[in-house]
Amino acid sequence: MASTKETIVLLGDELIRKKGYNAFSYADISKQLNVKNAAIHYHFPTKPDLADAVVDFHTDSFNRFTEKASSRNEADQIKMFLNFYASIQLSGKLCVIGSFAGDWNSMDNEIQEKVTEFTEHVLSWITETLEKGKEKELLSFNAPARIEAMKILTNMCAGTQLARITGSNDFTEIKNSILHEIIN
Amino acid sequence: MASTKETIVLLGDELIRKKGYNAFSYADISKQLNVKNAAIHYHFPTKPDLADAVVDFHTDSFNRFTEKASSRNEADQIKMFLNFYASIQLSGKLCVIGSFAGDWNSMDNEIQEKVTEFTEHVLSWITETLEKGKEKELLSFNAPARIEAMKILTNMCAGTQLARITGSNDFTEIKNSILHEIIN
DNA sequence: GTCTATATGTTGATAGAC
DNA sequence: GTCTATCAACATATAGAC
Repeated sequence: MASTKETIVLLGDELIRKKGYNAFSYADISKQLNVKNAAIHYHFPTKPDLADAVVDFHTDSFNRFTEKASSRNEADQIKMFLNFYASIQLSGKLCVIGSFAGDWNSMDNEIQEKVTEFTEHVLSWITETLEKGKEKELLSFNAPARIEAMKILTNMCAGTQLARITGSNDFTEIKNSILHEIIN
Repeated sequence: MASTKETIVLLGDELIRKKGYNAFSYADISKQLNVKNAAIHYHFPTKPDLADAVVDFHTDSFNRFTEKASSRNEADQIKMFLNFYASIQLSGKLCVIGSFAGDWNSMDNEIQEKVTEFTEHVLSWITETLEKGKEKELLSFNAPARIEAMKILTNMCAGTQLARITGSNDFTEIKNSILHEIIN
């Protein structure tokens, strides 16, 4: 059973990634909880406080994901990562990274640093997974692993954005093409 | 000499791609022109009207770009396209497509359709340029041209976003890696 | 500890002055 | 034709009630 505070983080996350940080207000959350908007300020005094908690939530989620994926081989792990983005796309959200990047100049330094740390964390995981997969000859790619990781991440990140514009099918094609090119 | 109306479009475009559609206000523009915010409403009655004009501006710009690039071979044209994104990145902006995608659910149907049209237009140009370049054996890639085009576009689009978070150098590495992989 | 009533500023937009 | 004075709605946030 999620606490009110946890529910607010989940709703805030959904709003940030569906509407954008600047487009949502505390009223959007308070209406869903049948309280006044000021009640949200009790749990998260300022909007940046909530954004902060949302980034923490994603850090925890990603750690749970990598933990869960760690029992599989590297090709499967990359596949799981891309499928995770497919579920983001289907739910009409963007990934945190792309969402915060768009509103980057509205974010204070503390959140920027937290998002940077999260992004480097994700990039490191992809990079290491690609490297191990290449060693085991499960994966193939020409660029240095970190650059390949950035290309995959930007494909996924902007893939969910492009899908809003040109349709869900385009995301699927990008995803399948990546898998086809790197999995032996 | 740009008219006031043209200047407003340029300032609006810069604000949309630097701060985001929902983060900027008419006051941001009016301050720079030393008028009251309501003066902007004379030229563009509503914010969507301005967004509309910004998309038109980009359609015209892109058409000028392809016209100018058409005298070069296909490898050079792709290089010019990626360099165009490099200049966006250096100026601290995002591309229109990624910027509007983030605020997609705040846009009305008319603008969404215009952005969709613009995006398909850009994708078509990349696709055709890739196809011609492959025929002439100037370019190499395995995926169908439109999918390769989407991968390049998403690399560039989210590359400018990633660069805000992890630094300008990462964009350059993505760009160089793409060119290295597709240019013979 | 959790919420509501309330304040203060900013937003997009209208009506009307020059 | 171009702009300013002004407004109603909404934003974030504080002080204080229960």
